Amino acid sequence: MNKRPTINDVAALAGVSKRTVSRVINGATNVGKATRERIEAVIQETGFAPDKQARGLSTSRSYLIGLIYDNPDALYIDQVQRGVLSICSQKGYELVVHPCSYNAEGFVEDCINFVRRSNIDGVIILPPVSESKLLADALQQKSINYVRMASVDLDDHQNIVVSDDRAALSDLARYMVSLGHKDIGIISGPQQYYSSKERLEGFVETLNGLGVDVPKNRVIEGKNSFESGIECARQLLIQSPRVKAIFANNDEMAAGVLKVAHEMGITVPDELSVAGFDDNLLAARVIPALTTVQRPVGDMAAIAARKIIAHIEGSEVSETETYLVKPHLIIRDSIKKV
Amino acid sequence: MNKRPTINDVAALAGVSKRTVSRVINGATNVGKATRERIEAVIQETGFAPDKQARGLSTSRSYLIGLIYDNPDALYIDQVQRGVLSICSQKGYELVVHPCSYNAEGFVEDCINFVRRSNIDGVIILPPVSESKLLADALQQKSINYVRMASVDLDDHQNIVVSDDRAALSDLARYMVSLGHKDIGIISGPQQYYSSKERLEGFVETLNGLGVDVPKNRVIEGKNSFESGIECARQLLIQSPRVKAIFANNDEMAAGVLKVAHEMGITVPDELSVAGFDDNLLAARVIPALTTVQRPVGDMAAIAARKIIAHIEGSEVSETETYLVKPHLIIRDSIKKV
DNA sequence: TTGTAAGCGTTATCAT
DNA sequence: ATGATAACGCTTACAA
Repeated sequence: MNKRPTINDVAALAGVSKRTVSRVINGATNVGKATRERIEAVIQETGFAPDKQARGLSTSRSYLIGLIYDNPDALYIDQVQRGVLSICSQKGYELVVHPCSYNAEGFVEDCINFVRRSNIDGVIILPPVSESKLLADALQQKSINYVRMASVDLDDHQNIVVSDDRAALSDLARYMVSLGHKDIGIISGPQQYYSSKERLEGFVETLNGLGVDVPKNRVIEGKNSFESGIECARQLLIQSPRVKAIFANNDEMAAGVLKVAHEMGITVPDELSVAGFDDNLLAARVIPALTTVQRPVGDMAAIAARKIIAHIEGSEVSETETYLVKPHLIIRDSIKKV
Repeated sequence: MNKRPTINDVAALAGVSKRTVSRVINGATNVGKATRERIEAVIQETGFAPDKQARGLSTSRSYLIGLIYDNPDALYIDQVQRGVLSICSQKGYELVVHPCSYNAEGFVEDCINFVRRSNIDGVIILPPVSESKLLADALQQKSINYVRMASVDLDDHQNIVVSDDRAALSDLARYMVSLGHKDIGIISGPQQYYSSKERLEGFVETLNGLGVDVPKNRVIEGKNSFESGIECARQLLIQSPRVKAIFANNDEMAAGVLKVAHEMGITVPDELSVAGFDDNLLAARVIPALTTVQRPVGDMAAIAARKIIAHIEGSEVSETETYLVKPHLIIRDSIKKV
């Protein structure tokens, strides 16, 4: 099998200098028509394609986009990857994944190294890592392109795509109240995350606005895992009088609530309504199917990809390109009128 | 001071030639102890790391490993990615993901292009794409390194890691029979996939060997989706006399069975036992928790990574390095003695 | 419009 | 044990 042709081969075959070939493959205008056609013919014949590494060494670009995350939610990750790829592969970029440990010792350095080592052209950062000011600052300081996906507006709109979890939870609150719910418990997410706070506040504030009070003992901080959901649900369902509805910060924990309710012989949704967040794989499959909130993850990822590519290529992102998307309610069977 | 140090900087700082630095970073033995230590110190201080593109240009390597798949199971993908990364990042490789459409027109070309475009050093292929002889042949013909993950031994052991689904299902069959089950229905996977066939055959043959017959009408071919599971479960549970147990080719479909059973007022596991395959996110969270089969996906992925790196670096894979792993039964609450 | 030549950051071939 | 120096395949000042 012959070697792959290089720019030199093409130049020789076409009887021109490689500089001219370079002009052609980069679409420069100042090349004679005849010359250009001859070169293009040779390129066709030989099947020449510029070597990305050599090119990158010269231009210090790699055509690689990095994805940084520390998130156990495989379904979320997968959706993001596909969303990003839908854009970047069509623009000639590849996606390099980089799970990391948010809380580990040298996590910022690790991410920086990742970018440096492979000359990654830009990175997309997922929550909760995306909430790290430390990382964002480091990136900025080294002038590395980045776009964050988050639930709070904590960066220049050029560098972020945010989902308005607060608004979505406001919707959920209104929905539940409209069905007559007044006695509502909450299993929140870890409060060190902005996203968890946003959801909690969005929910509670709207509830309050509608005249529904949420006593302190009815809000329990969970850890977003199934097991944590079970634990918190127990704490909540032991209390008497018993709550008539529970909102859990994600579907995993909501599934935990279903589990506990089942154990305790509490029928959902007849005796207890349950709401989740994510529209996870679980949501539709669990019994009863969960009413939950769906973020347009794939769309957000695609927007993030467009932004990062714009940064890389120095093209203007249309200033109005959406940076804010709103999740919406998915109504299934786990909430009932009371 | 924003610039990344190069081998030249290190050489200058250490007062040696770059050739010597190169020797150190590549672990050559013929470097004086004092020199080596001095250089290592400088590398530490400066945080130098060799540029992959430059290195690649020199060695015609990219230090990129590709992951090719067409599999909707996000959890599986995520486990694989992490398993592969656990090995390859520690060896200095990055992971580039490439979901594709197995059944689309130019799928083989698409994969080849993916490899060529970025000089990917080698690819790991996941089921069901890994079953494609077409792709494997093309890769071989272009002498592109690859390793397949599969459920059947359909390639040179150097190029494959297989999970012995057949054996695992044999175990499941024995387990069910030991609990007195004789009246068993099956929702199989698409029979064009080897993996589905293996599972079905492994299950049925062992059942037969134990004197349990599985009439033809009690085997229904599903599509591995939740919805398909629902559909097939209906077909199966309508039949009278009714089966006392169902094995579904994956947890998604098993969850569908639970759904239908619930609708029809059939209690699981009291009136109907259910088994799945995958040990999906769902398995433990569904009610009742599913008895299922767990493949050591992460381990398989790590083995695949080791193999592909060995191919790339031309180092011998210890011929005996495992190529066969055995999934094992996870016993939960969905199968009951009868 | 076209070409010359100097990089980009490595590794590899020889010497010394 | 160490170091010049030439690749690797491309882009890009700077000429012509």
